[in-house]
Amino acid sequence: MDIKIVDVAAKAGVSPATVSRVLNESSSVTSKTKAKVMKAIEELGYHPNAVAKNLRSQKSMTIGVIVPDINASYFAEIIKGIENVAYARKYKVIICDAENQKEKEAEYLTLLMNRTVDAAILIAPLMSDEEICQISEKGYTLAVVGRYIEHDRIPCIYTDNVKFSKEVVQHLVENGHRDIVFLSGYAEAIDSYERLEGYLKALRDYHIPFRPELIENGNFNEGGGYEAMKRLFDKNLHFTAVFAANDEMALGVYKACAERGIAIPSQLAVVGVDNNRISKYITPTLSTVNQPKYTMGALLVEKLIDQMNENQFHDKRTFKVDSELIVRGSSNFRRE
Amino acid sequence: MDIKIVDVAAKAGVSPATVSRVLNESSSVTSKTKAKVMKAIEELGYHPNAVAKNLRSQKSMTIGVIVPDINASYFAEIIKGIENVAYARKYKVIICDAENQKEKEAEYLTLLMNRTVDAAILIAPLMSDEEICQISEKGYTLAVVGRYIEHDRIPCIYTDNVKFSKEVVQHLVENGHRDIVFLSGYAEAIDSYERLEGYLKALRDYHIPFRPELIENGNFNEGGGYEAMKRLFDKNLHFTAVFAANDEMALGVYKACAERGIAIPSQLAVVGVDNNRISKYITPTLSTVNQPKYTMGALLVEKLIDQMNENQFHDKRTFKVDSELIVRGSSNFRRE
DNA sequence: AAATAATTTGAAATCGATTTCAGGATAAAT
DNA sequence: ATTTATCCTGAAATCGATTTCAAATTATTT
Repeated sequence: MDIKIVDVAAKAGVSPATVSRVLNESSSVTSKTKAKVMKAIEELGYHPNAVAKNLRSQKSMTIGVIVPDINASYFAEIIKGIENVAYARKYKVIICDAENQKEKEAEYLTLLMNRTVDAAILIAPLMSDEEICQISEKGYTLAVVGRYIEHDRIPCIYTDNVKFSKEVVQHLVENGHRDIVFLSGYAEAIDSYERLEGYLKALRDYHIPFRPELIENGNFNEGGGYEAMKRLFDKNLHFTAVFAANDEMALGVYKACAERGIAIPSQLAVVGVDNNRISKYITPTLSTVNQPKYTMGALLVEKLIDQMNENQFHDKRTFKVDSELIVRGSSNFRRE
Repeated sequence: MDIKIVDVAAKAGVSPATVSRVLNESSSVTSKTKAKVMKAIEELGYHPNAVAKNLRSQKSMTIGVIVPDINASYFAEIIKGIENVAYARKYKVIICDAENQKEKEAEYLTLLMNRTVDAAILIAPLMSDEEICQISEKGYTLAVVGRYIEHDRIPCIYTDNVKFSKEVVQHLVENGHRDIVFLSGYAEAIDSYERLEGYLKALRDYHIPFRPELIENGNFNEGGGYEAMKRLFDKNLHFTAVFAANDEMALGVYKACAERGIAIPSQLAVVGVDNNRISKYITPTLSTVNQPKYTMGALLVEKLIDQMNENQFHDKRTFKVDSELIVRGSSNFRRE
């Protein structure tokens, strides 16, 4: 462990520079000296110090990823996409869990950007667009998944929230629903806003009057969805369908319905977003929107690495991908 | 971004050493010079280069965690435990996903150990005990969760597989089952072995003859559980309960039963292990064994950091924690 | 065989911080 | 006022690799 490159050099009877050369194949060395060096490395059990190497070469061949919550399967798939492409391109990936805390997100980003990694990918970041742009301006390499960013050096990939939201409402309306609850995530999230926008646009298309009392906030989590539904039930409002801005909240809807003896989908149709693993296993199976998570991660990191290698900024920097509605048991019911 | 400590020093009219001192509060500086330095840092937007810092100070205040699969919720909880305790102790945590590939696990471990982190935690490692010990012998600081390791410098935490396996079988026998299928994980895994051991011991306690044909392998995943059950059904064996060595395989059992029209729990009782999130949502709810995942992560990292700080090895290095059986719908049925 | 070109190699500089050691300034004690 | 102790500060060494530049070696050409 305390063996350094000079030790190897001494043992092999060469200079540290030569050892470095065989280590990195950076320039040619005689097969004879190479053999000597290899032998010394082997015998001493030498492992190069990555920190020293990174300091001198000013790169780490590592990409950092910051996720809001490592527990959410939604992010896991994106990470898989990132990891696989990065790995194929000789980059390693390290992941940091911000645990839904803005402060932690910032701290981990600082940790990563202080030259520990060559670039950082922010997944569904908690921080604002301005903060992200500021960091990029300082010269750090960033990329964002799950949000559109207006900055010509930050590649980003995101889904068309408005589009799929409209499709969800369309699907519900075509199954006879007109009074559709919208369970939004937390208000600051751009996703919440856009999904709501799609909901409103679809209503307008069908000339269905908008009832603001049918909008409730569920903070993107199960408990939030449950509480929101309880509030709605208590108000005795009339509605026949719920569009939850993610599957987690939809689970809360299921729970609230179970408590009140309301049958899904005959009495209440439910649609979520994310295609969580659970959505396929719960009874009834949950209709949801599937986003191409793996592809999003893969595509973005591909772009990012290209940009780093070419050291120039391409025309095509932002990617909007489509999601698809998956109709399952919770909404597959025609209301007369 | 290109601002270095010398630039700050120049601007503040002090030496780099002084800048370093105010940065790290390593020794006292006059409030006047401190103010000058702070001002210069602020105005230049200086961020210290972590790589240089780590190289000189020979530490990173960072702990690396390698997981076999970032998608498995089982590991996410452990990571949460690690992260929270580490964070409270001023350590950052970075996570690497080995994607169930031994080769990737080794590569990431190399990446981490080449001084990028102060210590690495291996969660349910794929590599052998010998390999782990060898790495420790080289002077790297390691810890392991999910496996007992015979090495006096490697803290580890693991559950008593034999004990809870016995409890599961006991529960089934007391509900009238005598022909209990055991679905094991992959054969090399020590967990598989120990869970089987508990199963066998319990049978012996109840004087139930062991039927080797009731042991099937399911590779710890859903597809494996499904295939294994199909094989068992096709053989036309008599059994009334299945003990799956994890919940994933139990999901496969559910699927196979649904296809054959076999009712759970009346025709077949099922028990899993892990207390996956899905186990609570599936119908019928799945009986399972809950392991104190969060605590395992938290306890281990606490121990690890203590050990690093004290720079000595404590007497109590290994922790065996207990798991609890959670009886739910899939086995809560008394057979006459 | 001598001159030239191409290839290997090593010495020393470098990456950007921390830390040691000694000197200078200030405060306390005589 | 002088001596002694304490506190601040800076110059230079250091962490462990890579990289540049020049020297030394080998290969090629005349």
